[in-house]
Amino acid sequence: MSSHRGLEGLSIGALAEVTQMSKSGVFAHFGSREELQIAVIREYHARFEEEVFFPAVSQARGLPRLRALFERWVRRVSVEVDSGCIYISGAVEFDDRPGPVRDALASMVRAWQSALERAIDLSIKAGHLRPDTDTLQILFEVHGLILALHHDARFLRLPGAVDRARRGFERIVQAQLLCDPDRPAAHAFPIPIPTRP
Amino acid sequence: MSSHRGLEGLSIGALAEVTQMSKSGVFAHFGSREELQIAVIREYHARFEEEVFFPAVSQARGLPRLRALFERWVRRVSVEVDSGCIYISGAVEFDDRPGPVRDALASMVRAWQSALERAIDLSIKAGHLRPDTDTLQILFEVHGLILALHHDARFLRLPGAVDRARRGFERIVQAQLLCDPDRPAAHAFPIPIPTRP
DNA sequence: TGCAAAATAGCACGACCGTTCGTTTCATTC
DNA sequence: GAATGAAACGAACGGTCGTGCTATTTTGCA
Repeated sequence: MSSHRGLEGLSIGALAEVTQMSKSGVFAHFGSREELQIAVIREYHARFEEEVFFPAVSQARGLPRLRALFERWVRRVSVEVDSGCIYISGAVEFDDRPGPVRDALASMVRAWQSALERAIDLSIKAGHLRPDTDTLQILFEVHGLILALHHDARFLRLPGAVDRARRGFERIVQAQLLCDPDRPAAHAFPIPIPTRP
Repeated sequence: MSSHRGLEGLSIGALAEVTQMSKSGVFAHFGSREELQIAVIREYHARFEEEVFFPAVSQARGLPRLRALFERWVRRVSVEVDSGCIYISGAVEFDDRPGPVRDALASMVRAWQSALERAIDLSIKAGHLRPDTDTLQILFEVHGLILALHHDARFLRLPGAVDRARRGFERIVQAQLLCDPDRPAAHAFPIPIPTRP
């Protein structure tokens, strides 16, 4: 709602106008502009967890969960074509501006990346992906797909960017595929962690 | 130089201070802030062409040229770890702000993407990449690698992001490889365009 | 050398910003 | 019913911003 022009574009005056409050009233709620920005980041993080992370972890460990995480992530970013993702816009705005806002943003981005890292690792441990898979490399490339989606859909307004992101993801997964849990086959390696607990 | 805080952070007053001029002096040079921003974008575009595009087109058509384009692009973005790429920061800043600045930015980004598109197409025509290669899909994924590099190196300050981008590129190319001009082999398909004219 | 034109300086204006401070409102509690 | 404390308000401050004006300086050319 208030990330329409990035975190820096968020002004106390504008927020007061939207909420039908006085500027000082809004200010008293947060104590400073920085605190307001951090509060917005926290709120965004909570919603992101609720819409992307939590629903996806109900999926079976391994590839199904990883696919669910990516699919919900894609949907969130493509829905945000008209609202903005502050993980992405914030990263660009604060990449050369140290301080508490940047720290808060970075720690939440890192938390999300760790969650993805775990999901990829579990896909390897579950025998869905090849054991020699470079987890962080996959994470890097998948993240790139999301960033390209954000760029093409939001800035260039290109249609079909969502499908391009999905196809990119499948190509990455396909290259590391050992066995596809969606199309069950004989396992070439033992599976130390049961896929359906 | 002046993209230290994005295009929006570029102020006439600050620019006047840097150039040891009066505010109205620099203002008269451009006529408006928007014109200043557009001028900066044009200057950046010219440098980008000079550092990335022109040196790369001296390479042989096909994969060598494509590799050179990507490698120089990577170097530019990783060098910009301390200066900022306004193609990327501008895209985020202006993705929901229509106007002449956004138009100028978008047209130059599109020009660069078209150049890459041609390079990929030539790699297909030269018989280096498989004929059924989806050019725009490759473009999308390669662009994602650059964006992820920019994010990880600049915002998260992760070491090794450059290598991750390079490895991602090689993985994309490898998957579409028909013959590698760097390691000459028998051609499975005729090559309509000579690689060394 | 002189003169027109371009470049730059100086200054003021209005808008918006975050922030501070004193006051008012109002529900809760004794 | 009075006291208390939090919440919201309204006005003001100092600051920066872009943008007009009008002088003044510098420059290039006849």
